[in-house]
Amino acid sequence: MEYKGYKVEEMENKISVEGVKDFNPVHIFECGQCFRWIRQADGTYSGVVKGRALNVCYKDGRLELYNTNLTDFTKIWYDYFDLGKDYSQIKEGIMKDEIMREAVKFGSGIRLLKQDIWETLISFIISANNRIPRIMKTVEAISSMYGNEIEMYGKKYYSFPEAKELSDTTLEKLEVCRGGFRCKYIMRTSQMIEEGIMNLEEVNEMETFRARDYLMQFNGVGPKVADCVLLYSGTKYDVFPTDVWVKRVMEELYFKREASMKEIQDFAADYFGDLAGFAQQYLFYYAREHRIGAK
DNA sequence: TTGCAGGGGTCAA
DNA sequence: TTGACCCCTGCA
Repeated sequence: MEYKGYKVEEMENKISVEGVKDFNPVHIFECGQCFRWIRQADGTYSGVVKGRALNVCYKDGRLELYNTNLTDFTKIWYDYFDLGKDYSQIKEGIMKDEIMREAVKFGSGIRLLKQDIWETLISFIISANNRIPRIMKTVEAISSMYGNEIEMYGKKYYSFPEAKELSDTTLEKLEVCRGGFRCKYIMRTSQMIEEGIMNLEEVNEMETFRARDYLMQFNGVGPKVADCVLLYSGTKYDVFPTDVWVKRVMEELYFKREASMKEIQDFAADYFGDLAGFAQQYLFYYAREHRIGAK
């Protein structure tokens, strides 16, 4: 069948999508926006989204999704993989200089996933002063402790728990996930949502600067985490999450000197405009993989 | 082998 | 504006 410009075919527990451009699983799943997609021995990626386990394979314009069906493709995966967006056009818009041409070329198959905002919020609270392998372990531990078990091809996976599950637990139990000092932030954040003090759905209706301030009311959420949550949940794209890697790449390649967070943010807003979030992702991936500015 | 720095930031003083 | 912070890996 034809679905929004793609040729989609449903087979036994599998979907094939023809005509998918600007899609590279390595770039998408390892550019730092998500923590629950694991590369398999055959090069495909497996992960859990909205309580569903999925296996993803891409080759020559054909996207293959295993352990799913047409209904879930139209209801979940089409949006999740941002298939309605023309990334070729976005890339054109941000390749404003030689640096960006390099970065975009390097991460040419990046797409910004539209992830669940609650899961993104907790995941990026965990990311503070942390390393990616341990962030992944902690998110996985929280899922296996509080989420639901799902099976895919004989292997066990776990959904990410709801706020209720985490607000109901004790700090002592939660600390088994090895989140360290971030566990109390996770507890408090879950409670704020569960008690109705905060509502993540409201963020959609806010201007970017308001949404950012709103998210920063959560314990453990500062400007960087707030921007990540907005960008990786597909809520706002005119943010420029500035972590140590982005700061380094901006200082080394653009400023040619040390620069403050504000300088970098202002520059990005002015230079990339509404596409700042996309530019950040190509720059981050480029900087981290090349270890730009690392000692 | 042991010890120590430092990491996708944030909080509190 | 500055140091502490859980935990863990890398490196001397």
